[in-house]
Amino acid sequence: MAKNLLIVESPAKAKTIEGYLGKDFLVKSSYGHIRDLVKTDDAIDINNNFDQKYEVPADKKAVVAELKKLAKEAETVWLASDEDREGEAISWHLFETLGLKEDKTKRIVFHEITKPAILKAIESPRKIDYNLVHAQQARRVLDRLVGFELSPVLWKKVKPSLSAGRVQSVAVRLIVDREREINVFKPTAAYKIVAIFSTGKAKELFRAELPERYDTEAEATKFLEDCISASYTINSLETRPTKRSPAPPFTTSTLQQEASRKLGFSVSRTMTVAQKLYESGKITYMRTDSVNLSETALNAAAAEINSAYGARYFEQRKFKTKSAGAQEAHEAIRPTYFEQHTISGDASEVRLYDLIWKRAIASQMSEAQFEKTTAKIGISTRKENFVANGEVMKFDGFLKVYMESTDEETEVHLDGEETDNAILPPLSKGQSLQAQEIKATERFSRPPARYTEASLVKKLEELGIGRPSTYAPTISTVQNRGYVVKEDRDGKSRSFCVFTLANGNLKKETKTEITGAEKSKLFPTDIGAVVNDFLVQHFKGIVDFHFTATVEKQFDEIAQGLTEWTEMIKSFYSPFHTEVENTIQTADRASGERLLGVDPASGKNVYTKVGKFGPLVQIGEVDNEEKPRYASLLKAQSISSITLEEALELFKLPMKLADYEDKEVIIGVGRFGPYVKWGEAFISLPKNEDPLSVTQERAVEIIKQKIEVDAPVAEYKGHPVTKGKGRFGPFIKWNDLFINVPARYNFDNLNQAEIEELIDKKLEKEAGRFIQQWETEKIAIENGRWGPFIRFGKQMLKLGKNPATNQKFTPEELAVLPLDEVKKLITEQIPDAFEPKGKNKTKKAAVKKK
DNA sequence: CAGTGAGCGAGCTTCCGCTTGACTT
Repeated sequence: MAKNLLIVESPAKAKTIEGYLGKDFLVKSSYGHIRDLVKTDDAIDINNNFDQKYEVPADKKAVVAELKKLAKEAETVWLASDEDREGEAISWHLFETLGLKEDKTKRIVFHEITKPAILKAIESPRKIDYNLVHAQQARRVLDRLVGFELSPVLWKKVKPSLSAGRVQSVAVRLIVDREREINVFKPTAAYKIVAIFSTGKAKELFRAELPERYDTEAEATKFLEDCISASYTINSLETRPTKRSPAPPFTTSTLQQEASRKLGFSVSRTMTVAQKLYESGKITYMRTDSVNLSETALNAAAAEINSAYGARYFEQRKFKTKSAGAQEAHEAIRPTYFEQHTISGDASEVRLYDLIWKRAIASQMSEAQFEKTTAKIGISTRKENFVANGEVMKFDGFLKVYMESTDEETEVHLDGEETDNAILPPLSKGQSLQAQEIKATERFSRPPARYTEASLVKKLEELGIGRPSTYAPTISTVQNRGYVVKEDRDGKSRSFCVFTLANGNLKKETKTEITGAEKSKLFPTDIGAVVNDFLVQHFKGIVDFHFTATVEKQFDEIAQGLTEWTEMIKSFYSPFHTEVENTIQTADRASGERLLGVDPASGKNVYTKVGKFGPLVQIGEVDNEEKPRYASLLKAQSISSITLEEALELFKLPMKLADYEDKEVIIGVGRFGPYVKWGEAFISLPKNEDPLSVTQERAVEIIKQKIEVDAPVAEYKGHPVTKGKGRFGPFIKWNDLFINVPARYNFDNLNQAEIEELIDKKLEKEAGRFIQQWETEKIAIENGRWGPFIRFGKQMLKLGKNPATNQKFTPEELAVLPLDEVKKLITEQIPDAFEPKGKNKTKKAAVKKK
């Protein structure tokens, strides 16, 4: 047995480190935290110094058991979790849970996974830093107290199952606030003047802009009229060198932003792909807030730049982290091997690696150098000057490999308009020019941009809210709770004026453009807005943008041993708890209720609000003897914008149409959205189809389509094949097997050969060795995204290693694995799987997942 | 679970941060 057991947080890290250390070291992973507060309300004893009750969660039991066993056998246990608050706490939890002995335990830290860094760390072990541990406890306890006291207030006052927390509630607030800013924004118009000048020589045309803008049509046309008889002279000509420097290498947040802008990845996709790159050893750790590169990395980057591009392109740079609350336990995200310019594999991995490699390499390259020329062009009849800017690159430097993109939307370009900073022809001071064309274009001010997932992460990071490991989950949480939706929205058409002066003639045109169209942006839902307003009204301190920054300061003081953590929590908790009690006692139910007007037919009031099942409209009063009538809002509608007319329309649903083939046809809206009911059958309307505008013909069309889909379209190996469209796109179904039909097939006209091909391919991919049916559960071995697994009814079980070889199971071994062995593997994970009553348990587990 | 929205009351929901692994109409 190894003399030393070294424990890190990540298994991939463990594997790397094991290679650096000799045989005397066994390196294992804790898989992050191994203990957490119990899930019940008694986790924290308020009256006893916030004493905490911890437990090892079910999915960590096996890890803890193994570490415990190995720790017992080892002479020394090295706790090598990350050097930050959470990492220190993980070491402490390990110490406590594994029952380690003080004299046999050493705590070490390193910021980079390189051999010299690890060896150095081992030479200078220390003890667990309890100040840091207490800071983490304060963080954990505060988050639990806030989350588990605020959420129940929402259950009472708004709707069950809602949630609130230090991080998520601020994320929602940012989105709600931004939406309102956009809604009240009134664009102002101004005329922008652009001229095309000519030097007189062929093809020597360039663009110049007037720095001033004119607010009115009269001013703009006056300017153009003055230009008719004007002459133009270059009043000043200035050339100066400019330069641009590369951005630092990626952190989690900047990687998410750049992958979103350049590759169109959601933040969670970025993290999934990065995780794969990390696990296959291609990049360093992907959850980091540090822009620092290790010495090893700096040297490797230098060598690579020198050999690939030459010494002129190299410039060593060390970057400083500027984001608030950064804990810098890791390096920046960089390729493990700089000499590997590209990798092979999955397309998204290839692209993300490319981005990471370029950004890291560029960060160690020299500046790009430009020569910027500014010409001011005088107008004989006016005092204003046109300005032309030109830029010539003198040396590309880091731009040879990488150009960072920005969030700023590019200016709307109009016909024939050139971008700024083009190349200017040779010019001289005093030179006279001809104006070939001068345009005055009406332009509008823009409201602030809606958040994308990535720009929200950027904002949260600036505010110091959340951590690299939680950005992606937070974005998912606010969407899963129904506070926020990510979607596309159509823009509106808007007309604008363009005046063109050419050949002495002034011409007016009216053009139209689409404005306000959004793609994959975050919008608040009605319930998101109602919850946000409730929290802002009653818990201003918690949803304040600076709340986290303030408590972080206090956590830092605890970490430095300046403050007792229980004192800090006590002074936070008592006023907070009082506020919670007050709110429960005195606050009204929050529903965002709004009076829309009076129903002309009945003379009753019409309201809109958020109810138990979502946004609704209501006719009549709740406390009247005669009960009010209700109708759900359609998906595209919102209580903040619905009008009385639209509300009254909704009461027409459900709407009975003429019978079709002797069965009733009804259009309505249910919990799963708008539907056509035909006899007993419900058919969901296609996405975005407005139920109020479904005509008799359209309803029949939808019904016919459904009948066609349900009828078998083919037969294969004696079993029918049907077609349909599901949540994941078009599919064919054969024998309970759903097979997605990729876009390259013509789904409407699949032929027999294509259908057989799809089924064969699916069977091959599944490598499905159907083994046995046990009661209602199917037992099979299949190939999934992460390799082979056992299917046991609805459950998918990890396959693990083959005990015979202590390696992962190979497909060959699986093909001959006896049924008894498979059953044994199943009972290892579900002890009562094969007891007659065990069925209930597996079902319950499956339900719980939902 | 497909036109609900009261109130009763059981029993449930919920936080953030550290990890990897998991699977469908």
